[in-house]
Amino acid sequence: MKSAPKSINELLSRATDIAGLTLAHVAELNHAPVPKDLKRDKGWVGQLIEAELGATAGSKAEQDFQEIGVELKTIPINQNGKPIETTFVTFCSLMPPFTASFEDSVVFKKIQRVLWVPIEGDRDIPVRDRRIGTPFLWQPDQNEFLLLKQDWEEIIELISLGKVETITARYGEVMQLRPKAANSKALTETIDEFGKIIQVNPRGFYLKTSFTSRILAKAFG
DNA sequence: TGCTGATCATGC
DNA sequence: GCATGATCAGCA
Repeated sequence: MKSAPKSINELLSRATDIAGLTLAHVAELNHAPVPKDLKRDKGWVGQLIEAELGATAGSKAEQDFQEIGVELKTIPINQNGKPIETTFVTFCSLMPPFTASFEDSVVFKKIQRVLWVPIEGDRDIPVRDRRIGTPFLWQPDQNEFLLLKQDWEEIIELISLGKVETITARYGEVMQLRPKAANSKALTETIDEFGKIIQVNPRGFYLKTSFTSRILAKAFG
């Protein structure tokens, strides 16, 4: 287990040092076995990079590197450098009181500064052979901020009106609300249109691939 | 074949 | 169940 990086530069330096390496290489540095596939190890890549960069292990809220205000996100990319999967941001509370402004939301707190680490993710590449790409620091620009804010406000508005069950993943320009749970039988509380408490499948916010694709394109020109 | 809804592992 | 880390898988 590595110590936490003391500055953004130190974090960036560590991330840059592993660019170009395979997952097997980094796994060896961390004395970690490499799974054959990710079917039962969906978070393995993210946790490996966390360990390598010195993020605090375990489940805790807020950013990965709280002292320096950075969230770490690995992102699987294809041969063209485009994202293969959406990016999970955080759970969405479905019960009042609802956060009043996007600026105060957990979503914004998490993604106001992200260290993106692209990693080859095509399923025909064995996990051990997948290479780590060039990391980069990202903060939403004015346009990105507004798009995220609009989506967040629209989704929270519907939930506050008791209409969470009408929200599908098709909602949102750049950010969507989707199930996030052990399975479809998991339940959490929300309100219906009359304010009555009902049980629904838990939901989380995800960044759409079209949005993260633009972020990657901007970073790499 | 891209995308949405579903799912997996783990700690507490 | 919630929160961490995400990817799977089947259907339109």
